Amino acid sequence: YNEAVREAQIDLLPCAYLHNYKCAEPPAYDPLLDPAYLEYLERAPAFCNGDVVKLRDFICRHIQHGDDGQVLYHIESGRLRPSKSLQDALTGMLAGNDEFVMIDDQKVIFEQAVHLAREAQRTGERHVLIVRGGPGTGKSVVAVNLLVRLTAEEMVVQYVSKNSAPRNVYAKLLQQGNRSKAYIANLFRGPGKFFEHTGAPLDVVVVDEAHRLNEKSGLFQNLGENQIKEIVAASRFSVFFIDETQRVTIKDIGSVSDIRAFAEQAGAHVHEADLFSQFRCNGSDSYLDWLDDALSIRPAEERITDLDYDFRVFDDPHQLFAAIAEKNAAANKARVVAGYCWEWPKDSKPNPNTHDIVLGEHGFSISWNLATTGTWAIDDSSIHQVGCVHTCQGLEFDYVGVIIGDDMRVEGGEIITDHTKRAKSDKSLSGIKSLAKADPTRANRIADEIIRNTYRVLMTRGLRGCYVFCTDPALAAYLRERMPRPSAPAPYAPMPEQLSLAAEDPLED
DNA sequence: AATTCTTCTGGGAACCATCA
DNA sequence: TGATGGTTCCCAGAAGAATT
Repeated sequence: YNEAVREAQIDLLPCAYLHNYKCAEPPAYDPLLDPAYLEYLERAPAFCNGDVVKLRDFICRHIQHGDDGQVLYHIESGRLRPSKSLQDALTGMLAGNDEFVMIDDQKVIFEQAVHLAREAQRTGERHVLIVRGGPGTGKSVVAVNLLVRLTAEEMVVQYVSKNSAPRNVYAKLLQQGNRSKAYIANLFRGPGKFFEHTGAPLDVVVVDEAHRLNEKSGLFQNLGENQIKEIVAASRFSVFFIDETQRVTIKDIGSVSDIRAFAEQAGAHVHEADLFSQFRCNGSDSYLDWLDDALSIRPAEERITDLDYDFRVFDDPHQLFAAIAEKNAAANKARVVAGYCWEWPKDSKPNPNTHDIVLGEHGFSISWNLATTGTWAIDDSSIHQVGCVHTCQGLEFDYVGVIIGDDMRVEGGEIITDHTKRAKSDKSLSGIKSLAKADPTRANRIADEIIRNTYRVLMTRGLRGCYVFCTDPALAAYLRERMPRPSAPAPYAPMPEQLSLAAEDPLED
């Protein structure tokens, strides 16, 4: 098929990435030998960037309109598959990449998904797999591995996430620092295009951060109906990785029950699985449990006596920054992030000298991430910029520093949230004021949940440690107070970080 | 010279903040 | 209260830049 295109010298595919997909079963009738069809193609709009979805849509639209229906039907009925070169390139990229090595239960889920994908292929029935997993469980690692493996098995696979940050980062990691390879980038998509998908379903769609899916699509949230429904409909097999407590904007709708409902409605076989946390130390999720308890998201089941985790509260943002910068020196895997309580003006985005975040009484100021590359989380100079939830959700670091702003404080011994302290440029709570007028109770509940979830997301980005600075001294004191005291001298030598924690940052009475 | 890759730009609608 | 202006950490297409 591709050779025929070349020989005919048709400007059908100005970008050759489409050549990464070929017809597995070439149609018996070759339309490219038909002069009438060639003339038609010359008038047809060009496809761009190897967009398989687009190609299929285009073909299907024309079938519906009856133009060249015969011809287009033959192309469409030949199953698309990734070319050998794309398969080889992808597997090769994964091979030498430590970032994507799977462990323990990740492998189990991975195998289950691969099996289901094959089943969906073999039987033609629709399957949906829902994978629950909290922060640090390696959801994305499994997702990327699925993308690579299933592509290697000749399926057309797409990785989908609402946030562009993880997409950019994983695409870049797969490219292994080489110059950008667009055919890799095209495997990663946003969720906002599936509503217009027509024709044969894609083989596999892997949805990361499924809790962040929206109802409506498009820039103005005015297109489509429901992204979950549309993704299920557009794929033979879809995998949803989800953590319901990571919903961080008012528009996020992803929930396990919704996915299950839409999948059943579409006649799919629904499977569910759980990933467990890498935060686990000595067989417990102590830090996660403690944090959920401290933020009043979920009470801990039993008293936590030992965090097994490098958690520190700083009174001086300079010290916080210095500590994180020191950790970053090792592997460029430490970052400072902040709640969205400071304006992020458009003008400052390309300018590192604009310090948006100013903590006056501490004489500290720093810039938000600059939005110049889309890969803040792995760029070399990012330590000098503060990230927000948009640029780090779905990604993980070794150590994270979190600046907690005025939207979360302690009053009367309780953590309270205050959405009015959010910056005006923050859109994650856009619409809350109108809702507050109509239904104040509900508005408060939603805003409260979103703010707590946001800080939970920020404070769980560090696999090895989390350092916080609070603009509200009462909150700092509250967190310190709730920290379990180091247990009696450990029989084994504790980690050095934990020693320095006790020395540098003694608990207050 | 042709192909591949990057950067830029506009499309097009609702909602919020501001101000009169 | 109603009009107005300004915003949306988008996405696809296309022009321009880079590369082979």
